[in-house]
Amino acid sequence: MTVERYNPREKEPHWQKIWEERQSFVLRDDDKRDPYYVLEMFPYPSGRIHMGHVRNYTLGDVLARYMRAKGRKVLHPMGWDAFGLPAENAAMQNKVPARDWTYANIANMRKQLKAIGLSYDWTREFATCDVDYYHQQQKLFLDFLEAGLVARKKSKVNWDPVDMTVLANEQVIDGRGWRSGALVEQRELTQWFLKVSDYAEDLLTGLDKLDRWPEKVRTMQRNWIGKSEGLYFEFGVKGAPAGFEKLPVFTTRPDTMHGPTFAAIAADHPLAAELAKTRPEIVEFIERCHQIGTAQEAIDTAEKLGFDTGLKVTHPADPNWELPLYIANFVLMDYGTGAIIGCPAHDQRDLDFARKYGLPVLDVYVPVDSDERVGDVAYVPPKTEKVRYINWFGEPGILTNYEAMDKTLRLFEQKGWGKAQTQYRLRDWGISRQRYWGCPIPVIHCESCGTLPVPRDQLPVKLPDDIPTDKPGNALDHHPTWKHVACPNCGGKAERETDTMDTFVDSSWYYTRFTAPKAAEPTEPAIANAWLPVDQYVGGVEHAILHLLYSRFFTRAMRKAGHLNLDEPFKGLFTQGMVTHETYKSASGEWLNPADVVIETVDNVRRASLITTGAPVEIGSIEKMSKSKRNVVDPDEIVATYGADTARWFMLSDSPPERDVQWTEAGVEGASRFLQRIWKLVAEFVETRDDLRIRLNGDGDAGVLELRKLTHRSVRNVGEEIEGLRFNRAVAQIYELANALAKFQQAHDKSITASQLEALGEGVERLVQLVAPMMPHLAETCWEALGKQGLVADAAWPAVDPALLVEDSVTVAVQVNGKLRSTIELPVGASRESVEEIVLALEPVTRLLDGKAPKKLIIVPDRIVNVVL
RNA sequence: GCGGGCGUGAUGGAAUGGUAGACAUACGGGACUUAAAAUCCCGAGAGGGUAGCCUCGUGCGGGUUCGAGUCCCGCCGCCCGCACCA
Repeated sequence: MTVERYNPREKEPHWQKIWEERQSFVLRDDDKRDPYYVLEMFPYPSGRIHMGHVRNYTLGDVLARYMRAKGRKVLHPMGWDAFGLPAENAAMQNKVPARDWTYANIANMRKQLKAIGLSYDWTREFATCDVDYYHQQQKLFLDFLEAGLVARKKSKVNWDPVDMTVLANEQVIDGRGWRSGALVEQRELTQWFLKVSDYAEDLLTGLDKLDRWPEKVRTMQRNWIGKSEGLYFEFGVKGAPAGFEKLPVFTTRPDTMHGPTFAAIAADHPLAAELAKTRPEIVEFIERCHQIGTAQEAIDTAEKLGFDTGLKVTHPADPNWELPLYIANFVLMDYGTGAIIGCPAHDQRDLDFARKYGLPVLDVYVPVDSDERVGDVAYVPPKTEKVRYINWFGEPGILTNYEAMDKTLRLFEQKGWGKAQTQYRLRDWGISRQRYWGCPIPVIHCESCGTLPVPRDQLPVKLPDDIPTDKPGNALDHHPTWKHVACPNCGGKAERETDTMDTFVDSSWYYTRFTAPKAAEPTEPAIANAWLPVDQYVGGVEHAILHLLYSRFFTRAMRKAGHLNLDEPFKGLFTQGMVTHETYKSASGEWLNPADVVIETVDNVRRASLITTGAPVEIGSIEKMSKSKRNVVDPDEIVATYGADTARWFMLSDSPPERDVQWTEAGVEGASRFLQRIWKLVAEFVETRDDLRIRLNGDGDAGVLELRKLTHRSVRNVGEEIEGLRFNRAVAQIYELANALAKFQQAHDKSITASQLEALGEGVERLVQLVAPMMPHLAETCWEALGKQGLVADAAWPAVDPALLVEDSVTVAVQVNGKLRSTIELPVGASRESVEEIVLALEPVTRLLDGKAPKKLIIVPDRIVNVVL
């Protein structure tokens, strides 16, 4: 038989059109089935999708299509994270309005996504730059303001001099802007903050319940929240300027209170600034500290610098115990209180500092079995081993470090010297951005009335259509009319807030908006509560902190404001790996695009050369696809050459989805080959079925039971693997079934009995259904070829006959002393006696026993027998 | 330094403490073909033997167990995140 090759270029657009016409993936309001919400992280509309998107969205789509087949009412939406800097840059470079640029990109990417056959309900699509969306977001902002979740503070902020905007702490990586890479400067500005830190404890404990999140992400969030418990106390400051008589300190090591020899404050500490007013040498020192910067290398190599202020602080337990007060470059203003107590004997950093500046070292404790005092290595005691205390006020003894800390803490509380305190690293979220392509903060500043929210009936605060793009910085600030308004209170001259919101605000609640995208209010609480939390969220691990933490805060904040009633937005989180590719370099050291390179394998050695000239090419390391290394493969080209199903199948095969996957030409060829094999199998089956010369009416059923068992087992297994997001294993199961069916088909292509034909037909039909979530276009084509009614996209996931999952015989391994010697075929549930008899008579066993009786016989029913000599 | 993860054929990877290497890719051989592609069949962890089979084998060293890729202890290496955090 010859079968025409399956042509994805013709079939894929065909089925995409049919799905659209029949609204196959549009949710109906009257659908009463059990809801399931699967969501992939929505993209920034850069203009083109990349392979990372294809992988991300394929993973989600398989799950969505599978759950739909399982009878769930599936919400599977798509939208656009559309505000942000690139649009402004494009506007300036190309003299195209940011809005036009953005919507043109969206149109193109939507087309690309549709060509992949993703089962989105496109009727719910929105972009965060849609006026309606940011209108709702402005309402949320005002609600948060009323709920006490917003603060306006003057604070030191991270200023990105290239992007000319403020960055959140989360957006500063190694002292550089996350987007521009520019060294971040510190500036003092008045900013809007969302009070994330109010929820620090709740966000931390909430992580424990997220058992369907990767441990890695939970750990990262825990670290970010940075809870530490310790002692809070105040030093008295002798000779302090007015208002600085008390110096608050936080320490997680209360035990060191017994041996401090100095105190230090950060260069940015208010007391340092106060002292600097009268002492130029302090100004100079502070500047020196700032010059070192915050880059990783600088921190690692920076010398510990201290400046003795000449002031003395007094120990809270004893007013006569005086310690010198330093300004030190290693003390951080944004952790704790910006002041530390220095106990050199038991902290290496403090010891280095003490040795450098000739400060005394006072040992608090020594190991039980030694009397050795600290030299140049600080003694940090193990937490749970007992150590001997040699310098202690209160009651000493031989204690573990835990006990010592606890005891000191209680002593301080009892005496009123200090109190136990919990400290978080998590800061409030500064959301003001000095950019125009973002959601305007709906606030008006009036000289006489102060800062006022925009009255709700005046919302939305729309971005102007005529945004000047000739100058860098915030165009809203340069706009001739937009920012000047009448005060809503007194009617006098007032100005709009020209800052816009961080784009992470936009993405912190979009999953909620998808549940009721056209609602007049930000949410329809009943609908949102019914859909949320998202059952399965899929995206890159790069959002482990920023987006996912902000979203977790947002659901809490929205609950407080009455918009929904839940704390955690995402019940299941899956972080997929990156798409990588080999890199190629020309002789002159330029990166080359894979499309321009041809690879040959000669004598097991892979060689690369340039397609155009044949010049040799160096094969480099495997890296994440990136423009800079040019090792990108364009999804459009793959779809055009092989079709979307091949790309989808490749993304699911081989590599577990949480790991990186390497895109290879060979792998794609393999995927494409399998697609053709399925088509061939289906087409040949149909020919067999419809050819009366082949089809005999005998009743032989050789191989039927086996085939049916494999079919049913495959259905069960593939379902389980998809639900566990182990798509690579689902793929392997499908291969196995397809191989068996092809073999059976081939064995009977001259004659087949009725029962064999039936079993084969069942297998082929099930195979098509199993493949349908992964290669939906191919599956529809096969479904139609099989003569099935309707779409496979609407077909229910096949039921499994439990009777066919039961095996009646099983292969049991026979070991002697734990070493495999033989295998035997046994009926399931064979008695120990019969097993024993068979095993002891086996040739390898009798040989090794050599006439002796075994010492022991381990029998694990239906699994393994181990003969112990 | 702290935290998380990983280490299995040529390669991607499978293996509820129970037959290591499923499935795929690359490779080798064969069939079909004038030839190639496509397709189909066969082979394949390493070593030894004509063969039945035997020995070794999951980063390294120990341990627990009838039995360890899997569990425990100690190393080595790689990846990711955080970090002058008091």
